[in-house]
Amino acid sequence: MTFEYYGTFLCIWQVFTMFGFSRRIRGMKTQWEGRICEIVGELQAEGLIPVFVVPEILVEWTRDERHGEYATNAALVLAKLAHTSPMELANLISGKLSSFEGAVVEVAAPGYINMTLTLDAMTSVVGEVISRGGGYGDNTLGNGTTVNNEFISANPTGPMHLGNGRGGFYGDALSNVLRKVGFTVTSEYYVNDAGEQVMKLGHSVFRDGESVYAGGYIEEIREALSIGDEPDADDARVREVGTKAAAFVLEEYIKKTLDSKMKISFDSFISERKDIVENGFPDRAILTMKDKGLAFEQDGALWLRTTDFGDDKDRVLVKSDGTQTYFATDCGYLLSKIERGSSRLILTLGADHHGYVSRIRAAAKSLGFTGRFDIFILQMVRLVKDGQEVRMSKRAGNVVTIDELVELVGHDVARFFFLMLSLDTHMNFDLGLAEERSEKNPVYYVQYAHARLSSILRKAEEAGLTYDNADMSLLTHPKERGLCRELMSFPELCVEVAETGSVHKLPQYAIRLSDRLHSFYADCRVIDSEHPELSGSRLALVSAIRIVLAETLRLIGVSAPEKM
RNA sequence: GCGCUUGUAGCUCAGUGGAUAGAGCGUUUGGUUGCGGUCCAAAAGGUCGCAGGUCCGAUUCCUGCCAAGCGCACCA
Repeated sequence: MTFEYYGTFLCIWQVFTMFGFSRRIRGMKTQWEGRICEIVGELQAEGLIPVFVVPEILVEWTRDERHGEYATNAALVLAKLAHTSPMELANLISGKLSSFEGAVVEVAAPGYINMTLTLDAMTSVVGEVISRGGGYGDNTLGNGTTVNNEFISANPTGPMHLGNGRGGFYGDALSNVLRKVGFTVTSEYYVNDAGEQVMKLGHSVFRDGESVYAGGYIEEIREALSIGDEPDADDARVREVGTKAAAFVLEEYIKKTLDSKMKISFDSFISERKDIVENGFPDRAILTMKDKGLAFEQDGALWLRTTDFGDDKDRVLVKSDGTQTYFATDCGYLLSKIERGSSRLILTLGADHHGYVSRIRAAAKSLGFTGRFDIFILQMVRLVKDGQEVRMSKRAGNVVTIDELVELVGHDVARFFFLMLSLDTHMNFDLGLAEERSEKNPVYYVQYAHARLSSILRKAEEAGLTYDNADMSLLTHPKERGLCRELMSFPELCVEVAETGSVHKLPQYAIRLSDRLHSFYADCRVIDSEHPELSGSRLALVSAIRIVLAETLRLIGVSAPEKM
């Protein structure tokens, strides 16, 4: 067995990544990873280092621009295996890497290999962005896979509150990003218009002894449906009125808030009562589970063996009195999603529902779903006023609604504010600071950047300046380089968000890009008739930044104003 | 008691198995007679909850503990 054979053999993992999934996404980084892997093989073949199995080598964006664009810690990882010091190994590798096109390679203590792109490699992104426009960053990663993205699904028992806002904006933005990278997405809202909460709503409308919901909207429902107190109403009557009230809440509160306040458009509203229960989905789900031997009877009830799939305990589908549990209905709803051809499921839930995660996963598997199923949990929004927590309760009628929030701070601020934080953050929303915050919110910073970019382009057009044949080699200023760097990372960012659900990285990106733009603007004059060529190059850069910033804001769902 | 999430600057929050841990707000100090000052530059401010472990290297991974939020029904 020759050294050469070994070197080739050991780099087989690289062959997969070169031609597979990650090549499209990682692009240039993957090419370097492949080259470095080859070099290690060559060094082994030449007898300069011993033969060993090469672990995965990663090339990453540097955190600090002074270290160039890309860096690898390969030498640090491999030094021990190579029986040499990281610095020596780094020098060996970089000696062979230095001839690689498009970058200057340097070694830095304690053993990093840094790669600095040439000016051409760096600025070529400007032309790419301009030619692709808003399509820059589009991807075929999803390959048309159908995704069912369910979010909000607030009960139709009252107006939506702040927590619904967080999940709503999140789900909406996630759908946008998934579509951008090639998925076919259905944004779906599940309407819980059957079961116990409808009865509770009915009682509340009658204001009888079992009333649980309060607040002005109950009065509005009574007025709209012409209903007064009916203390002696029977269950059928309560259900009838509750059902009507739920339909009213859905149309008059929830859908109107979605359209006019939240600017979210759903592709489908699925009614628990009409679409799921009346179509017999729960019954069929139960039959399927029985057929598979996953359901069993005990103590007169029918159970699903969810513990087979990692749940803490088994769950009841049919109670000993013969009625189905809410979990059975959920199984029916899952079956409907599966039968509608969803290859991938996404569900966003509030932290108060995190206990359902394992049983829902178990149910999906029990029904034969084998695709990817992401369940995102968003932590509670804590409302603070004057330094003190405000307890919200739909039942007590003291919730802060989305309508109120949007009326107070505006849609863009509300949306950006929710989306810029990770879902895992236990969010403090200070109502007392809401108005003041609206003046200091980063969304204005970002929108101002977009308005400034638009203004520059307008002025340039008035001055008769163009950038049609701009010479990008004139973009030599460090601030220009930094902007190109951000533009280059945008496609990877879209993929990362779609893959991991980390939507909050988009607002952060928008802030970072705006930051660099403002800084560039302070140092570099764009419109300068004394230097028309440099002007043209910078106008091209400005145009590219505007395209990417506008696209980022579109994904987030925030407007990109031309003027403010 | 068990489970999930969180603990990073005065406050609200990013971030990471590596090179000096970041941003906004607040505080302090400069800049701009402007291609939009809703801007830019700089300073101050940190035991990355505590303690062990793995590693060449841990704020990041593992374990335990402390604290906070949320869950733990033949309810929905």
